[in-house]
Amino acid sequence: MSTPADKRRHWLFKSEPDVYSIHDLERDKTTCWEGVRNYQARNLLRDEIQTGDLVFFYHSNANPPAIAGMAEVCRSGYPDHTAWDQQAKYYDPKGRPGQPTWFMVDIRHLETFAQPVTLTMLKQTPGLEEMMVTKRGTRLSVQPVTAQEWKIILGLARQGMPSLR
DNA sequence: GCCAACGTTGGC
DNA sequence: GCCAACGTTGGC
Repeated sequence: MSTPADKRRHWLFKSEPDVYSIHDLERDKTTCWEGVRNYQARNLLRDEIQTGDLVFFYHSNANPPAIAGMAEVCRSGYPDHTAWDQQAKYYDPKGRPGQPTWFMVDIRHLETFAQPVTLTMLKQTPGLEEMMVTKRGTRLSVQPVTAQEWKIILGLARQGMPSLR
């Protein structure tokens, strides 16, 4: 059951484009957001993020770091099986099958921004001062975004592209 | 439970 | 590649 449009929440997911980029998601259409191994982010994936929620796809460790596009959550939190797979990159030796520690969601590609919204732009734009991603030393890879912040950033992404509303 | 050492993240 | 900030680990 999907969340009604006016109840949708907004998030920002970080990914290193060398590992998995918005272009990979565009090609794949959907993906499992695997490999999150931080408890605060895990709690969001497990408890808060719902089908229909919207996600900014942020390229970290990139040149330049930027919000590169957007996606929609198409499956809410479920156990991240890669934690139990010894061959997997994100294998967690402390994990016990049947008692999941780590969770993931699935996301579906919505849009690759023709003009990525760089971290520099985010830092310069009034109204985004409280965003975690603009603050130094914030490493959380899954972050909440307010509806107001979402709107401002979408505006930035579409500057110079009035045909896209 | 403290906290130093260590590994990771991520901008620059 | 550097390094500051952060989260986790593990000795005590």
